[in-house]
Amino acid sequence: MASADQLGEVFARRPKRADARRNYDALIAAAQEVFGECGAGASLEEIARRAGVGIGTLYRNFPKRLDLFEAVYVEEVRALSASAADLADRPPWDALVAWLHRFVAYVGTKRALAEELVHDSEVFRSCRTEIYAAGEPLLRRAQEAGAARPDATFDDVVRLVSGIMAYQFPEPAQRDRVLAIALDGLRHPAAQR
Amino acid sequence: MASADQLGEVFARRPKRADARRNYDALIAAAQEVFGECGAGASLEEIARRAGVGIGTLYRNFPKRLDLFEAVYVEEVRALSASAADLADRPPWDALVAWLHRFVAYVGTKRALAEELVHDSEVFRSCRTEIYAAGEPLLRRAQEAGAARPDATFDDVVRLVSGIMAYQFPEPAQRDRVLAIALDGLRHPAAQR
DNA sequence: AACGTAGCGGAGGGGTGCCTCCGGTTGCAA
DNA sequence: TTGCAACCGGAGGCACCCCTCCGCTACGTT
Repeated sequence: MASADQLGEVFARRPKRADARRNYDALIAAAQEVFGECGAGASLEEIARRAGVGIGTLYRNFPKRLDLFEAVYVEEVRALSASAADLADRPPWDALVAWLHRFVAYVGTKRALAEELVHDSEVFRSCRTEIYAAGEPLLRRAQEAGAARPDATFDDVVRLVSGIMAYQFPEPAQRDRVLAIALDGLRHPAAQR
Repeated sequence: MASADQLGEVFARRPKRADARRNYDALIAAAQEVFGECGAGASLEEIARRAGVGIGTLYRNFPKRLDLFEAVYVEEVRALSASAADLADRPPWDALVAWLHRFVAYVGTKRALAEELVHDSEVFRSCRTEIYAAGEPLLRRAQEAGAARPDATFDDVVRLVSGIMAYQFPEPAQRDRVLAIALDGLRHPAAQR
């Protein structure tokens, strides 16, 4: 399958020698931090600095800016997509909502990153596929159980939820209230409380 | 009232001499364009270039980057807030939805701008007040008519709608579908179709 | 322990953007 | 028409960033 290959490819790009591997990991971590703070336009030198690594090391591991984006992104997606499996035993609607909450945490800081990648990265498309493969069954299950409205596509839901979460909320209570309003709209009309 | 003063102040800052005024207007127009395309990090020199004006002229009119943001922003807000008055004769729910659609058009390209401004601008706070003054009565009217759920604040609604619209939708049909889901969640449970 | 090599760091050239400053230009009032 | 004040443009200094290159370091193997 092409999409799994893409993700594995990025994963396999990691260096083998112990010191190199340490630097690689530090760079990914620093990049997650800095991209989260400054958006996709963040300075690569700042990332190297924050990782305690020379700029040359950054460029050896990630020759193009896009390579770094991809590596960070793949890391997030792996975790998110894995988390869908844990939810199989929950009731359909609860499982969907729980997963969407995790999705929210993932998408929160990565919006800028995604917007950068969406334009011209094969890997990004693979990540999208991966996420959809994880989340779509949850929606379908909820629809089949009559808990979610049948006319919503998974893409609709992703946009609904990720859009709302793009802004930072001063207090989590409001964030949950707004998300609840949106999810009420997603419930099946007949199942509405 | 402090908020009205703030907006008027920015408005009054416009130059009087004919040529200066022309340049000022060209700069605002160019800035709207360029910010829309490149986000808030856009190059000021690009804006001056696009306006057909020297960089010095830009800095004379807008000594700090923030000043330019504010001027552009105030321009948008004036139009949006004025548009709420036209809707007074529509049914409560329809009026709210119609205004939110206009709000969406306004917020679409200006998200980056708003995020920049939100941190440290008195004028931005005034604009917020202005928008809320225009939109909040529409929500309250809908709530009093039993069409909108009573536990939603206007701030909730703004975040709900503006978040969703922050992403560009490849086709308007999907945008409307997603917005419809969200607005369904906003309706009063008893009034739900 | 000794060695070959993968990996390291950061100096430096090129580019771009920010902002200041000042000699030249032009609208407008008299 | 004339004069002057307001206004103009862009050169240039400074800062930051991107990316390459190469002499040095230290990991892992034998």
